[in-house]
Amino acid sequence: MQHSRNVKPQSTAFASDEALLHGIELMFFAYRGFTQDPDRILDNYAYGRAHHRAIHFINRTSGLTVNELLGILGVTKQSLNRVLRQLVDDGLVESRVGTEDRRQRNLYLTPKGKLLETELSEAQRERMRQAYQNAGPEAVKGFQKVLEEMLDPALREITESIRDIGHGD
Amino acid sequence: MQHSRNVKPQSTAFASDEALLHGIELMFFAYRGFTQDPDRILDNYAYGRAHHRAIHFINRTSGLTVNELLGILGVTKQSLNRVLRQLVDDGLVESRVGTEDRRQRNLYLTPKGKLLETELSEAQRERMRQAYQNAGPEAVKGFQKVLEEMLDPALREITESIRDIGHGD
DNA sequence: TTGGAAAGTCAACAAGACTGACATATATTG
DNA sequence: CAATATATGTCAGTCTTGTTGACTTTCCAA
Repeated sequence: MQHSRNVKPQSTAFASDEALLHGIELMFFAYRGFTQDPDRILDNYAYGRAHHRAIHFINRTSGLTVNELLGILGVTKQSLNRVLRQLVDDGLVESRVGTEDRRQRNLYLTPKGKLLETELSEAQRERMRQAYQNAGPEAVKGFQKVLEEMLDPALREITESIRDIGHGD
Repeated sequence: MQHSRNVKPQSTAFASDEALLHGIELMFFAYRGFTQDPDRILDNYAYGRAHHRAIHFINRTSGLTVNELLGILGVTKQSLNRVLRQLVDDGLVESRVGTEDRRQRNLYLTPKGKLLETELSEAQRERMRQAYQNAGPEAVKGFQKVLEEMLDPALREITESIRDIGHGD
């Protein structure tokens, strides 16, 4: 059985193909870990990841319009609408007619919605906190840096605008 | 408009909630960037992400059994089977009866399968390479460290065994 | 005032996950 | 050898979450 461990980078100035491959697989497997805890919680409520994402960003930038949320999530309005309707019907999200433009709907979490948001985000933060803690502050900086570089340029603007608008809780 | 930039960590010994939140959103948005290029390519072939994943790991650990692939992907055999059947029917994957245990099927990419694999992985590696390059080698180390910490313990074993088995090409 | 654009909703469909039941071939064990 | 267990494949049905297309309501500008 021949191993290819000795095969050194050929096509690359900086990163070996092996390092890139490892990074790719890490993204795949780590994303699983990242979503696992919230997913388990969501099962108890018969909601899915799509609901979690909506709840997260409505909490994050409270009062945002459907269209803004659409842009953040990168799905069609029809897809979002199904999820949103459930959350409104179940009393987790409130959809108020816009004051300036009455075509728009401004979205807010109800107290009930806040409750679920807290449960979900605490689980997710806890795993993130553990990872941060075990890896150390220097590693965290690198982690953020690489991920920021991996964003699409269009997304980069969105994330920044969220950070500006956002008032967490 | 009040900003919350001055709000300092309250509940945490090490990482502020704001830093954790940023990490969480980065994971979400960066994963989109990560899958974007392959997704676009797959559209041309009427395949999806599920096919990509199968192709990736069959290439990665050539000759692996259906059961091993199942474990890596973390899906049911019915789900994998649909995808695998298409790939075999289309002549991208070969499924050989095991030599020791004839119940098993060992999976290999055909030349045609290799071709698609290369197209997909080159696109994905290119984005990863750019991110690595722009972020720098120190950041890459941190990136890997944090992601490794984010894995589920069970997954950690799998990834290591893949790295051992793997003989890329 | 009227026509177009924007926001949201309804309906139908597709991919890819899931469960459950079952078939077949092969291995292993009593 | 017979019985049981394992590996794989398949059929059928369901669920979530994405898609397109068609439609209504509302706003704004020519």
